[in-house]
Order: sequence, then structure tokens, then C-alpha cells
Amino acid sequence: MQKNKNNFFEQVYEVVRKIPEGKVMTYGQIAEKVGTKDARKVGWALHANPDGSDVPCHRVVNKNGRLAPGYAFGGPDEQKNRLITEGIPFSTKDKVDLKRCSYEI
DNA sequence: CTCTTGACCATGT
DNA sequence: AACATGGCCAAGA
Repeated sequence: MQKNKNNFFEQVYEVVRKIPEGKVMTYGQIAEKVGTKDARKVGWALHANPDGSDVPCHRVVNKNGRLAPGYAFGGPDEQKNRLITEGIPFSTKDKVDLKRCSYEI
């Protein structure tokens, strides 16, 4: 067993990994779930996260339903495309319909 | 240890 | 709606 020096990462990854298909989670929500109030840490954790692994970062959006333009893995188009492919409803062209896909804890 | 940056959030103008 | 500021917290240089 390894020492969870990055327990925060582990928790974030775990939560994000558990997001079902067709649902998205906000940074603030994940932040609370991992026991913090700072959504920034969540965003930082995902950025420091080994993308392409088991963490579907594209299912993680901010509170405004906004994605991460320019800082995502391949661009907002890619993320949007993925979300649509996963079956995520969109409220607008660049925003996710949190009313329909908010995954509650 | 100090300073800067950051995939956020809330409020004010 | 867009821009600016403050807050919180952790990592990188």
C-alpha cells in the first residue's frame, strides 16, 4: 500500500471516476465531496492529473455549466463533442445543461 | 521559506 | 453580459 501523499488527488479522481454517463459534476460539488471548499484545488488537481487515464475530466464543469476553454485536453470543441457523445444535454452551444445532468452527491 | 500561478466562485461596477 | 477584485488553498520555481 502506498502512502497517500496526494490524498486530495485520489479523492478527486475517485469522485470524478464515479460520475455516471450522461451526468456532469461541478468543481464546487467535487470540492465539497472531497472535504474542501475550494473548487480551485479541484481544477488544479485535474490539471495535474494524468489525463487520458481513468478520470473523465470532460464530465467536470464549473458551476456556470461552462467548460474549460483553452485549458482542456484538446479544446472546448473536443470536450463538447465528448459530452454530446456521452449523452450530456446542452443548454447552450458552450454550456452544459446542469439542470438535467447535475449529478448530486 | 517567499512569490507567482491556477481547469474556481462570489460580488461589485 | 463583460470586466475587475478578493478569497481560499496547494504546487512549482
